[in-house]
Amino acid sequence: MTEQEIRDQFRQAGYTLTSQRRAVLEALKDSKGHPSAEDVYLTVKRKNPRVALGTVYQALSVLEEIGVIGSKHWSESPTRYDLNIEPHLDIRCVKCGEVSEIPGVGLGDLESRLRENTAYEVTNTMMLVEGVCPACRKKDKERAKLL
Amino acid sequence: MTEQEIRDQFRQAGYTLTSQRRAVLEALKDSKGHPSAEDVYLTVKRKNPRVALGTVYQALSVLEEIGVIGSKHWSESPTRYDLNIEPHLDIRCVKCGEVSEIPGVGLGDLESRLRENTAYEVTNTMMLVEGVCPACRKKDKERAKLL
DNA sequence: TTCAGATCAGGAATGGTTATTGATCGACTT
DNA sequence: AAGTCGATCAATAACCATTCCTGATCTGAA
Repeated sequence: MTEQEIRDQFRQAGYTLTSQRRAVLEALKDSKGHPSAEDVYLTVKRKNPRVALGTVYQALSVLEEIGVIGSKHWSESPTRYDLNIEPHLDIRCVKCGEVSEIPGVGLGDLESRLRENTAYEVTNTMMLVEGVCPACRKKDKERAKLL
Repeated sequence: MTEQEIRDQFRQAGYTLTSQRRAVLEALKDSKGHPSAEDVYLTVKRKNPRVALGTVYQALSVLEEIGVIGSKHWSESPTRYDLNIEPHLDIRCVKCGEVSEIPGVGLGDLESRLRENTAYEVTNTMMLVEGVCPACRKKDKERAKLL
């Protein structure tokens, strides 16, 4: 999404693109992962130590509301934010909490099929996957050897 | 799942099927929906007022651990529990919070495809869908008329 | 029955998130 | 440039689902 598109999104929704909101967006771009609000807060704070955690939460919720960012919430861990707003698969390691995308696998026609099979007006779909990341699998194997 | 199967699940995992855990299971059966821990607590309490909310949480987590029940966690609402442990689609109304299943739509080969495309060892997959339920859509329409 | 370990009730504590409040900012007018 | 009004902000308190902790109680094996 270009700078101009983002600016338009803000204007359309009646919000302004303030320096704090821009800083939160920049932090998301820099981390390139799936940071939590806390992670974003720490990144933003490096450049502007006066920012409060609450401000980051507020900025994130505005950014999500106007459709510039997306979020996913696995239980037992804070909500993760993401610049990728397309439906896609994210997997979270149940050992270390790391979140990463699973490339090359789409939801196919799943969304259209479910729209056909429910009387609800579907507004959002999320696929949450949990597993053990390669690094943690390796650790587990090494620990198993010692026993 | 039969009484005997459930009993076996407990024994295999080294847990005992106590009266409280049985009561929690019964409450889940009775509600037939997707109750929260609080809902289960209130149901259980009707028959046994001495049960504490913490006990219900503990029982639910044991039941989930041994694979007798499943759970799903939408952000902005408490975790919902479910006797249906097969992978399936649940939709939550963003207005009233009601959760219901979407029958007739399966995940297809999605799970096998994602296993092929990640180095993680996949342990759990969840599909979370949000929307507006028919009742709330109707309410919205009626309110729109008045304006 | 007795004992050891599992489980329980009750309540305090935790942690992510939201609400509140007074201060500050920023665009627009004069 | 100064004034004005609403939006936004920082800081902190509050919230709420969930977990943790403690001493009491129950359960099942011997």
